[in-house]
Amino acid sequence: MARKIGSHSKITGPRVRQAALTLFARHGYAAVSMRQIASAVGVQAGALYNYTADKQALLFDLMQTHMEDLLAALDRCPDHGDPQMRLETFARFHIRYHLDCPDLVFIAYMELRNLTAANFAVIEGLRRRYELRLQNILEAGQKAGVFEMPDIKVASMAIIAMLTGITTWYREEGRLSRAQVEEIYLGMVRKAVNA
Amino acid sequence: MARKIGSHSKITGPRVRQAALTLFARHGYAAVSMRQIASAVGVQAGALYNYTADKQALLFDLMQTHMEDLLAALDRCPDHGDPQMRLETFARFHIRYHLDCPDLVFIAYMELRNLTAANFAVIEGLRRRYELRLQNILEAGQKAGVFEMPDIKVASMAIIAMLTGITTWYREEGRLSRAQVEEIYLGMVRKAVNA
DNA sequence: GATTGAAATGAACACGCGTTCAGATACCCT
DNA sequence: AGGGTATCTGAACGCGTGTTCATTTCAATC
Repeated sequence: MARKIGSHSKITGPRVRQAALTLFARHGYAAVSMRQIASAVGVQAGALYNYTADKQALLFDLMQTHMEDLLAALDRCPDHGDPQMRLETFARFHIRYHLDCPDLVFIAYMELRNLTAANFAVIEGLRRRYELRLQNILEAGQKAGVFEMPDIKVASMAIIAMLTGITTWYREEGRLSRAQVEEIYLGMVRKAVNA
Repeated sequence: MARKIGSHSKITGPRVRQAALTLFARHGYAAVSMRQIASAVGVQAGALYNYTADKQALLFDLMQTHMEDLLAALDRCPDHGDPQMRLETFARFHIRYHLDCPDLVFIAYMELRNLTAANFAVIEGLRRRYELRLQNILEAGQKAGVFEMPDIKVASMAIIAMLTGITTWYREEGRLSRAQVEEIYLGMVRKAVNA
């Protein structure tokens, strides 16, 4: 036996990434073997190397693509008007995006330590660009006198940590809807930085 | 060669746990081998089994001991007076305790998925007891009319996520002192739930 | 319908894994 | 001083790891 009927790189490629994503998120990068990923795709381990140079590249590609998609989506998001409006837009964007792809979000900050030094630097840089957007909003609000905080960088980290934390407990079939969660967190963020 | 000079379980035991703690925190449970731990202690891998039943027990013991220590310390912490005072005391306690043992904190919520189902249930129960303390404070404040929030459970998760996030960026030699960080976060927590 | 390239197999490689255990050595107690 | 116990070694066990590659089969092109 060799090549399978219906096999195509445009099909298998995404399936490999999807399987890796799900397994990495559930069990952690180090705990998942290439054979497990291959099995989830329905293929032998050797076939994975048509789609990735090695296991590390598989993780890095997932994280890099995620961060770039995130930043691209953020750039498509409106960022004008008064600082309160901009903060609200940012928070809503963050919550929605993170609830849409919890596995990617989970991996992107859980598996940072499993990246090689060079790969880590790349992802870290992308992360900073994201945080910078929030910091700009906070700074504008502080200058306008509508926000008040002792330290902008710390405030941005606190807000992002709070918002990202949603993914650790939110369940689709849970007590609260996405919209409800969004409003609750938005209220807390607003109050936390208000003058 | 066999037993080493100066060897003693009261010495080696803690060193095993310390080495496991440091390595688990740095590289993750699944990525650390028993031989690495043994090497850090300066011993052969087989010797570790004088101090733990297996690798899983090593992780579980670290997490369980940490959570029980945390709860015991919390119980020694004053919890009376008006809700604002109680919230302040809780937040200060949380920040200080978490900055004192970042490795344990890191492990205690990063490695939850590497616990067996039974062990996970134990740790999860201890975590809930901790969250309950904060929820009680928030509830009291809400009834007294000094706090205002749409959902107490969600608010407690948001606050804890925000505070715990400090450990991901705080560095001892960094720009801000512990006391400064404490004040900044305390301010945000207070404002976030105030009526 | 033959030819070419893409896609997957399955076996192999060297190595590391968690764990066990008989044997050797150091410490402690009488 | 000597016997017993606590402590560690070193080798072994079976198995799983990431990765490579010659080979085979399918899909697409001419």
